[in-house]
Amino acid sequence: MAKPSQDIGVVSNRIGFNLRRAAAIFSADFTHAVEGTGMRQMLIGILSVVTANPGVNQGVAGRLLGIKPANMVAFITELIDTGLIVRDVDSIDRRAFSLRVTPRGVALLNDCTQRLDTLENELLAGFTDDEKVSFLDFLNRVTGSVG
Amino acid sequence: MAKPSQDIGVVSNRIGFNLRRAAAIFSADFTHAVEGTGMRQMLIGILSVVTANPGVNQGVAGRLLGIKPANMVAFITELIDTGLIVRDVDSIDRRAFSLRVTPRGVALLNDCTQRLDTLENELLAGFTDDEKVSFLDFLNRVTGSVG
DNA sequence: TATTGTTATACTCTATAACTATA
DNA sequence: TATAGTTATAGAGTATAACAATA
Repeated sequence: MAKPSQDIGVVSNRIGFNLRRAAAIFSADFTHAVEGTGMRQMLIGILSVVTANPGVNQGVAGRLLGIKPANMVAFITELIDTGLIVRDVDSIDRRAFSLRVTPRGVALLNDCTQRLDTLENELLAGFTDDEKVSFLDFLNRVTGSVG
Repeated sequence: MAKPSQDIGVVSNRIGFNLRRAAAIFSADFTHAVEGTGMRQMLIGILSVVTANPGVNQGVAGRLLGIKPANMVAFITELIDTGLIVRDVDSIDRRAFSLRVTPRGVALLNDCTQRLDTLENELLAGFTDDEKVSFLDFLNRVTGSVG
């Protein structure tokens, strides 16, 4: 029996399309990896940026992650409601919010980071360390010009 | 004045997270690039795979693109309703559908392909040809094991 | 019994416009 | 008047379970 066609046509050599596919695969595996933690991809991103920048402004945090202000609201509300971050009114600009991670937030981020380490090692098992560095560099050259 | 922190923390060197970011950037630019055509990313993917494999089975087409059967239905319906593909009952397995692209579908795919060429050239302006080949190879090594 | 495709539905993330309260 | 955050809402893609028709 002939090998079934694996050709997906013109999109097969397009970086944009394959980027989406690869991200979708990571995304599905991410969901399973953090099952039971209540975390989602953008929540982890926010925990990460707030941990790295204590007291960071809400809008700045969103900008660093490519999240629009309108979409930050529900994420931040959820992180506060679950006790993972705290939000304070900025002392010199009362329109702005200053975000800080709680000890529980730090612990959860660490837990998820370990799980995601495992996931990346599995999904990138065929990559050498140098290739992983190049891959990350390529991705950052796409995102770096924006964030 | 000090350079504002650009550090997004532990996720900054994770390929999964940066994959999502890069895909999101491509996705937003994609939307603008094909504005007015009625196309969306997965519709283009389906047009592409059906063009490359005339008469392909609906489920196979979905599998090649990572689209679940349940999610194929609306996509296929839309492509038929807009006259871009046709669907025939498979002559030897009457449960299955055989898909074929119409001339209008071919023309639209070509139009979009050109627009997306331009987009990729812009987004990957800083990449050498060799780097683009490597980038695509990396992505295919993530997706290849699945699709 | 297993498979192809379908329906229904919920979830995650993204986008836009109109709004408030401060600056 | 501009900015920080908000509300409301729509769109795109993905996930699961239960189902009908056919194999």
